[in-house]
Amino acid sequence: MKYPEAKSKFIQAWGGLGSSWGVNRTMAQIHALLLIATDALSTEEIMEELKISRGNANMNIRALIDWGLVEKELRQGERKEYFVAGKDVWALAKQIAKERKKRELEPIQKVLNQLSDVEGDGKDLQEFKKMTGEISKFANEAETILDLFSNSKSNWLYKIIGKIR
Amino acid sequence: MKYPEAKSKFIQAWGGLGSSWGVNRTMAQIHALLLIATDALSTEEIMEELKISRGNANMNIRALIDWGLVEKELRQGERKEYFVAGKDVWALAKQIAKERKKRELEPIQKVLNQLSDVEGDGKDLQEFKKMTGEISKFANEAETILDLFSNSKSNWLYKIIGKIR
DNA sequence: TTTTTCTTTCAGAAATAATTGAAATTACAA
DNA sequence: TTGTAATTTCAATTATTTCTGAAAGAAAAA
Repeated sequence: MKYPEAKSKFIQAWGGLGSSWGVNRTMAQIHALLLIATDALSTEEIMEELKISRGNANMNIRALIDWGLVEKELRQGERKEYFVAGKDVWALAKQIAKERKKRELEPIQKVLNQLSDVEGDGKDLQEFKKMTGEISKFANEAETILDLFSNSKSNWLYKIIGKIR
Repeated sequence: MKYPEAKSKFIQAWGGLGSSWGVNRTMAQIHALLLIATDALSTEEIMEELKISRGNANMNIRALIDWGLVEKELRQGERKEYFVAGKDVWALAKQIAKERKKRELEPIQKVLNQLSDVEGDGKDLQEFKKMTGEISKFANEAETILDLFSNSKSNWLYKIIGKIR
């Protein structure tokens, strides 16, 4: 396989992964492009490579910055902004874990906490309390693990594998 | 808060979580409903509770069965099918991890493997190989962890927490 | 058989989400 | 300041996903 084909496949695959993760396709594709770029890219270059509009490029670059996956790079004497993605895969995974925790785990925990003071009794309510209680417990455990992961060094995985199995 | 309100909140929240996980809202809502149900529910009952059409209910119940999250329950002398969700939260998490691994991690690993035999040289290609190689390595590590998790007992989490920190 | 009851399918409709492109805004340089 | 090169915003459009409802299919009962 030649480079341009490989590049395109990688970008497409990363985009696909994005959509099954609730991240929009273009956002993931821009990220993919920046991951394999040797230098920072401008909005223009991103638009050109992915054949997308300025508005779309801008929105999704901002979203990537919001997620902490991409950074602006300003150049001496240049007005234009350039963008780079962090190249450390481990750090990337941690960052994603951190953001998803904030965006997904925390909201459900909040709801579960509200639900804990439901009043009354009856079979249905018993089951409801039991189930939401268990989910809540699980969510707290998951939170602990995610925090551990987010604050870990990149050899965490090896340590665990070694110790657990 | 009274039970009907709490129930509704729980179903809505679970539905919302679903969509940020790439699972459609209705599918997650049906799952939520079954999680807190004291008995198996029929398609009719699910339609009624969630105010959805027969087609929608049927499709999403099938999808839940496909994911291994819900099972059919047949009753002696009854033609109708009833549905139940597994109530073990830990088992649920493991099942989801297993399915997502199959649906998401494995496809990207496949692509990464194809990409590994890209030919040629040059700076761009060097960077490309380096990056895809690292992602590939990470994906393999993630796979190991997920397998460990999927085959684990429910006290896995505690063990890890105890050992690592 | 035929009828009845339930399940499945699927084309079209509706709802959501993403994208465009042009105008508005910003901010630097002259 | 003013002009210019860039970024940001957003209403309108386009694409995608989900949902509906009716029809077809299946399987037990009459």
